[in-house]
Amino acid sequence: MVEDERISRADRRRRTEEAIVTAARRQFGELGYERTSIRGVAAEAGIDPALVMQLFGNKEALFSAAASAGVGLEALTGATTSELARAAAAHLFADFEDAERRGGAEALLRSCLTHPAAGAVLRDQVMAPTQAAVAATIGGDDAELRAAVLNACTLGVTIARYLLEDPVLAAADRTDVERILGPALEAIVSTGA
Amino acid sequence: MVEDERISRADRRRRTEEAIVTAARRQFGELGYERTSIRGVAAEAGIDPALVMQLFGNKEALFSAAASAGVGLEALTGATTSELARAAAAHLFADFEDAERRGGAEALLRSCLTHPAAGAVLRDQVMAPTQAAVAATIGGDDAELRAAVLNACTLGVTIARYLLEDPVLAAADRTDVERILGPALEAIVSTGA
DNA sequence: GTGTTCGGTCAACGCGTGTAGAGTGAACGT
DNA sequence: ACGTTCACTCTACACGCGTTGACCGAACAC
Repeated sequence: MVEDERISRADRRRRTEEAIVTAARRQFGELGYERTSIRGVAAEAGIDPALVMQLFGNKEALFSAAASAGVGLEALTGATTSELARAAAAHLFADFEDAERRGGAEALLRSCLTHPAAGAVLRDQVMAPTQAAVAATIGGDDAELRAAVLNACTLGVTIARYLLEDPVLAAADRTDVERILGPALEAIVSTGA
Repeated sequence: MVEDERISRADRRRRTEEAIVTAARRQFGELGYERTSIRGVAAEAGIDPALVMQLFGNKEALFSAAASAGVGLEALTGATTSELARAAAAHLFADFEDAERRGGAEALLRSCLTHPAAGAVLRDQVMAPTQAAVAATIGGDDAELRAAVLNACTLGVTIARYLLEDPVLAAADRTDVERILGPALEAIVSTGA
């Protein structure tokens, strides 16, 4: 806007798309799907609302673009049972501690209870694969259920700390939380088989 | 509607109020605050939208009335440290297993991430007191943080099971979930002091 | 019986939303 | 140099929302 020294069309587009997605991530993450409006995102990105439509098609697609990045679970499949608990704990946290990825993860999690599509993505594309990997590592009869509980606990702490902003949990140091959560998750994976 | 055999005015009012709150609980619980409309609630209750306004004032008040019941934490303060873990686990579950109270609890939890008031109520009026009670029972330096993590885990499992409807967790028997979650919560409260 | 209260309906308001289509001016290929 | 492409804006539509005030008829008090 204030800088305009001969920018190529491709660059211009890339920049605006990025500005839109960034603004969208911030608002979806802070307000959730319903309270976030295309007009609001456009205003924060400094462009016209209609341009958002033109570039992303509709609000749903914009949300997908905003929530897509930031929920990877790499480096969990190879762990041994004993490492796995702490790895799983650190996994979701990582998305929120990294400023780069936090936006997307927050957007997805914020809306997962009220927006059906977000809930489906979280359930089927984030939690299910993680649970499958964990269940495969730990054995026993209840492997799947144990993995699900482990996942749910991590989810709960993440939600309470970063979204609900429970005063105690939000103020605590990350390592302290992991120190307390770690043994609990170990208890989940190790009691059975 | 089909029954009309001389109903007193007081009875009539009580019945409609109840019908409205019931419908509101169902819709707030299923759809969340934003997607639930006064028109929709009125339709399900079989009355005019304006009547909801007349009886409850505004949407916010209706939500409060719908979400108020169902989140009690009685019988947690007296427990010893060893009992406490399982008691805390059973506590939030109870609200969801009892068909009577489930509506209110679900309404509150469904909207806690997207509706600021709901989040504040859950944080300050449900989680904080529980944490204080738990922290008082278990000792040690990190008592508060431990209590917070314990609460967050319970919250996570409840959300995953009843709201996100994680297939594994939702299908599992309640006692199985408690059997796995119990030791984990015990690990949280017992590792420290 | 009569006047009043009150549960309930009806029609309408102002607003914010997602979205569509025509238009504009600068970067582009030739 | 010129016609085209394309990022971008402006205006506007249709809709659903929360909310309001006037109105109606039956239960009430006397």
